Amino acid sequence: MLNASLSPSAGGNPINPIVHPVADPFAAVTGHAGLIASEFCYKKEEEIYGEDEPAEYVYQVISGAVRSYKLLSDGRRQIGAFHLPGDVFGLESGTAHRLAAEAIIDTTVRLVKRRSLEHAAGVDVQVARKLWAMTTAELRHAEDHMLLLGRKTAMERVATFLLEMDRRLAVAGMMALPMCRRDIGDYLGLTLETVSRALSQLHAQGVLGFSGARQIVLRNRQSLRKMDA
Amino acid sequence: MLNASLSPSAGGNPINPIVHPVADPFAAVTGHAGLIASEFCYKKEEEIYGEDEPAEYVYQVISGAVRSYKLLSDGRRQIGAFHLPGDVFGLESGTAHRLAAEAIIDTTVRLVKRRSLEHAAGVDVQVARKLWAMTTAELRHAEDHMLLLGRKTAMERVATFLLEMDRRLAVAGMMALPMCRRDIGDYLGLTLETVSRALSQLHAQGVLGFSGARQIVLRNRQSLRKMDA
DNA sequence: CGTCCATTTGAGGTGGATCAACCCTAGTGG
DNA sequence: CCACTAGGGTTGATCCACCTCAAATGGACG
Repeated sequence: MLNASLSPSAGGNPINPIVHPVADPFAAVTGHAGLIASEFCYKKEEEIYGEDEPAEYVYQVISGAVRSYKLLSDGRRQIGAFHLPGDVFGLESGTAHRLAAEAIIDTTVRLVKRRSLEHAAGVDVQVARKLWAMTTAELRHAEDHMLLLGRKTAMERVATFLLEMDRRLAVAGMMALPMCRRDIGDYLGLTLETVSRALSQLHAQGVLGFSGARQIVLRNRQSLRKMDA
Repeated sequence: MLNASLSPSAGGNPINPIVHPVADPFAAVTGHAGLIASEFCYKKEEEIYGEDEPAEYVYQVISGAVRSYKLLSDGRRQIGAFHLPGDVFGLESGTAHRLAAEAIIDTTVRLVKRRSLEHAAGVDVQVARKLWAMTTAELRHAEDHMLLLGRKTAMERVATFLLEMDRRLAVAGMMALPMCRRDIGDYLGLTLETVSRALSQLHAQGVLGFSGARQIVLRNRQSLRKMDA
């Protein structure tokens, strides 16, 4: 069934509230190198690329949300990152994607051919520098996430998650989570039940408020920061 | 926790500066760019740099072993990577180290100033490409490790660890682990007791043999690969 | 030969997983 | 417009893999 939410107002917020330390990554690179960027839409739950698949494109989320993940042979899943409007994903310096990517909700992306970027990086050292910086940002997130997965308690993980999502997608003090409890669990190395219990406990403590399971208002960021260890 | 500008001369012992000839990742970059590399020694347990400290140098292990880690405020530690002879570590595209680094045993490193590398990358796009590729390799390891920390059982983690160390430091079918059980636990998100019990169980099953707690020979890699999920 | 740690092993506790209802709500069709 | 339904979410009861605490053992080094 086709879906009407090709409109950018459906899921994510098309106006990215992040103050970029530099200009928009894609714009910086594509503008500088005069590359062609196209747009493309994926429906909810649609695969964008698979693990170990050749990396033909690099993507930027325009609207919607994407999960990057790895699977074990028996189906256990680890989500390495959520990609929200403005985020670049699928960037590889090699020829294959190391994680799979799927649209969580209906999602529009901008994309450029990886080869074009590689070519631009070979011509313009500023482009090369930017690509390196983007990979470094991903690495930093992965390093923080290893600490979370290896050493934090369930409540600390959920507190970290809420603060991350608040920072990345809160609008007017409220966040509209695009992902379900199972996705959150697979991101945090927990079960969906444990995530739900932690959120319920925070709700009971007045740390957060709900307007529907995925609409959350943080009422006490300071106590979340303390839990975050 | 000394200032990074003093780091190499403050703690370790300087050796002779050299221009390195060999064809390894570091030499590929430093040799290509004609950079000066110095050698330096750290004693067992000595800090090489701290978390969030300015990144003045990039390092390559010549001999010995290094651990990179993050700490929580109460002392819980997550080791993100072990660096063994040949490995480059401390490479940052920003200005600060994201993890702390310590010598596990007496260690000799080769080092170059980060600014020199940055300069070389600004002049030679091949150098820039190589730096990006090295960061990508670190990211790949971190992504694999997130899957381990978030979703693997204790036995699967230990099996993965043994296969990784076997690949990276086995000589004549035997590996001499430089790190203690606590380090292994902090790498795998387990306690040292759980690591010890898993190794004992593998020993009892004949999957591995000991010659002292840190000298291990793998007798059945295939069964380890199966456990690795 | 004795001291000091690292390691192993044992016993018991527990945080989060598992299994199982139940509830809520958005979407559907009447 | 409302009743129905399906899938996501919550909550409860129980389990168990791993942690914690404790003690014994072993190996390296003076």
